[in-house]
Amino acid sequence: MRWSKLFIPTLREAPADAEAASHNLLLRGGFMRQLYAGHYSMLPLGMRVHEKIADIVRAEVDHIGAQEFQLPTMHPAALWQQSGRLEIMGDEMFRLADRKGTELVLGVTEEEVFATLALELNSYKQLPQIWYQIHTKFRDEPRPKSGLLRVREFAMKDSYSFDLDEAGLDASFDLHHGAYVRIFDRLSLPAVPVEASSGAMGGSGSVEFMVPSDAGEDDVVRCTGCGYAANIERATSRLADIEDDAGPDSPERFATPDVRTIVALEEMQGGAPADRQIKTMVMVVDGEVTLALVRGDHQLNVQKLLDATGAIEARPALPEETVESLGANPGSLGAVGVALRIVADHTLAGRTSMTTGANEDDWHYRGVSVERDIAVTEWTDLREVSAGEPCPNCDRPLEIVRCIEAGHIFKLGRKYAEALGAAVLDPNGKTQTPIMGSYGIGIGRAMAAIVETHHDERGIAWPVAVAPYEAVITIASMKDQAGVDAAELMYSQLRSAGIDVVLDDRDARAGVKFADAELVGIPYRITVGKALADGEVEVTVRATRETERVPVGDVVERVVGVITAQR
RNA sequence: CGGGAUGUGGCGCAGUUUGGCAGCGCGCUGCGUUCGGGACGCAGAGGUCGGGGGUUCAAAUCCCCCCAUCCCGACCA
Repeated sequence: MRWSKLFIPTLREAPADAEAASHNLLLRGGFMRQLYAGHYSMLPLGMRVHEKIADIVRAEVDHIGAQEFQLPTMHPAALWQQSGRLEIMGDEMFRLADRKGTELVLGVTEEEVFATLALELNSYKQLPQIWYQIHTKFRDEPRPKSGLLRVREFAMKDSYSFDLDEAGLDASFDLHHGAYVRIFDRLSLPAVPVEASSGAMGGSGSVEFMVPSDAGEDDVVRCTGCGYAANIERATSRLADIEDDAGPDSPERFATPDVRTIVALEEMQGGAPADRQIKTMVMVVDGEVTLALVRGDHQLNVQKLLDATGAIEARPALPEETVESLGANPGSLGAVGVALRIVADHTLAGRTSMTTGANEDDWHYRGVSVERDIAVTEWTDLREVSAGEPCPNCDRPLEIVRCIEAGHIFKLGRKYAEALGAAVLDPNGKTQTPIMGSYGIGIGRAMAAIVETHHDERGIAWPVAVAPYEAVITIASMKDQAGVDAAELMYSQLRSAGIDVVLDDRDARAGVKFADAELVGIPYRITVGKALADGEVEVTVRATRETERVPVGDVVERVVGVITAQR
């Protein structure tokens, strides 16, 4: 293509709203434009990158035997009713009605629709199946942000596996794990597979592929020594045991005037260090007032509470709900003698001589033996790991890294197949519900993640595999007829060799063309200009900005060589 | 949903405090000069000042209501 004919509306100044590097540069480089919050138009340049990413994803899932479909994005609400997810997804789903009044939803994912198609599977001999599509998904995000990183309408590759049993699911899952590693490698994304929560989707064996980046929204706990890595919603650490004295035979009530915080209780005469306190969080879990207990120096992770209880929603109780259920205000709360549902963190198990609120303002208990004095309903992992704590595997310090979630694979189980009535006969002639896995990669998010990890102050530096054009031939001056002729010849030779090449034939100053090529991020630039007097052109590598003079006669072969090696 | 900020030409902004011709830079069009790192001169085009209501002789500016966008938090397969 000739740059003079392309629609590449680059901006010299960044739109004021773009904070994340990928947001800023994709706008400035003329890859996309916002239509409104969370909805972006892909311009020709953006479309090319998007398609290249999708093609890589497609090739790798095809390689593991997946079959491509294209499903509707608009679904009857009744289908989501049937799986029970209409309520679970709640406000996250866009809903509409047709002229007849039939309720419709815009697809958030496609488990239901694929499971419906799976009704036509009837024998174990047809399994396993891996089905996928690359298509638009809709989510009514409360807060779209950071350009393509968090949007309300986006293309995603979602695949689903159907197997007869767990062993089959493990195999399908492992196939995807391998495919994802290859995909992110080809995309030049340094994605780390981490243990994750499977969230509202249900299921187990959840692995997220995380790309370290400040623009991300997830925290990953990673060991500096061994390979341990987990989402903070899931991560654990090994903590030193604490020696308790036995304490009194029963809790001792004592006055704590104006003490409302862990710190205040630590500092108070007769108080207790934070790790000898029980922090009592009053939460409303799916409508039920529930106490979540963690050690005084620990933080509650709400997702862990959700995972432990299997609940859909958990929120801190309102002040009036707290007073109503416990009779005191935050700062004096405790679980001693309380009959509510009580979920406690493992670190409290067996602890004695602890201090906690007495459910009366300005009073606390000391000498609390957790298992003797508190009717814990469930013991589980609730606390959030902090940086520097010892790795659960090797004891070396953990670090917390901000990441973009680029992919997520997990074992779904039989929930959807069962809800929709999918079944096959096994070798014994018995009816079995197939077991599903679910695997997603957001295409636009991957595109943004690549920019986040491949840019500098001048613009984007695309990896060859996803670059909108692999090479640009920059004609320094359109008045230089010899230069124009040489560039035209190279252009047609590179095109014949199958290179995605763009000829910058605009009647603009060289500086403008250089700046645009660097902003847009084309990996190789061939400059035809003053070196032509010596029978040479310059080849500049965008990522390193290294320039080399190459004889005109050699440049095509040279460039074809380096580019094909990197595809 | 809570907190903060912002809405003025395609983009970036000033003007709002103290009401009085709607401006600047970039970009865009034409002509000329220039031509390897976002040139220069001259001449132009382009704006319901987010929307509605109110106050006033007069509103981008003051008052009321609404909307939108961005940031932080909550939330988020």
